Amino acid sequence: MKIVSYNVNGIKARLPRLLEYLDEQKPDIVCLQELKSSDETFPEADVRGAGYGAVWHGQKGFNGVAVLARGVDPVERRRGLAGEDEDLHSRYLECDVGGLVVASIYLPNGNPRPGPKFDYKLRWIERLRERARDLLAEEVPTVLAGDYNVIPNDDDTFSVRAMADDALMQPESRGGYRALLAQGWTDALRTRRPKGGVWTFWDYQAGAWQRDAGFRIDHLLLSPAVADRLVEAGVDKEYRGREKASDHAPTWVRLR
DNA sequence: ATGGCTTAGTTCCTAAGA
Repeated sequence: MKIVSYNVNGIKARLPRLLEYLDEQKPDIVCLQELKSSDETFPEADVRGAGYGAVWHGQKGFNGVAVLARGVDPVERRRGLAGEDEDLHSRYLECDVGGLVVASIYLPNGNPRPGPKFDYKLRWIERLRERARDLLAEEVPTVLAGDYNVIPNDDDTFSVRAMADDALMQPESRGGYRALLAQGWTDALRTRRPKGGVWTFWDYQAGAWQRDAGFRIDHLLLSPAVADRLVEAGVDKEYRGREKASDHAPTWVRLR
């Protein structure tokens, strides 16, 4: 089965691209981020017409996450993370799909840094770690898929120098991500491509796509039982080059 | 160089993204 993480950067603007992707790749489960859509304006009929059940956690204007499953309705387990009652951002949605727990994650960007947005990012990673620890304790097969807004290693970016001051690769951001992995999660794409050099995002600006100036920030983290089922991981890069593309490419794992 | 694009909402500008 193929499980995908795809930051669509606006589901309304990206709907033709998304439906095309579902039709061409027929992924079994898709975690979407950056819907930029309220719950009421989520294109439910179009997604269902493509053969997918969906649960979504929208927000007007920005953020927003969803879980899609081919031929079945995901069952919601949780929306939002505990630990900060005043946090109303729609960034976490956890579902059960046929006995597999799948979470769609949109971790805060954290720029500019230093500042409150960066502090919020670091707190959010901690809150995610607490939830991830509970999921491992449950010993239910789990995939944490999303836009983590963390460049884990120096070889996960086209230029360390260009990104040096960015929130995406600060030691604190990386430390939070590594502490998450250290709980026992497997970064699927890193496992399959340990030398790095694989990008999931290319900026719209400054000809980043044409120069292949990208970096890797979309990750699928697998619990131990799921990691044992990993067949392959990759990026459907060609979709980044299409008309009206998102700045992220679909990133995926294939499981036995 | 706090720019360069793109999306969405409060639209013919501003905020946010990464």
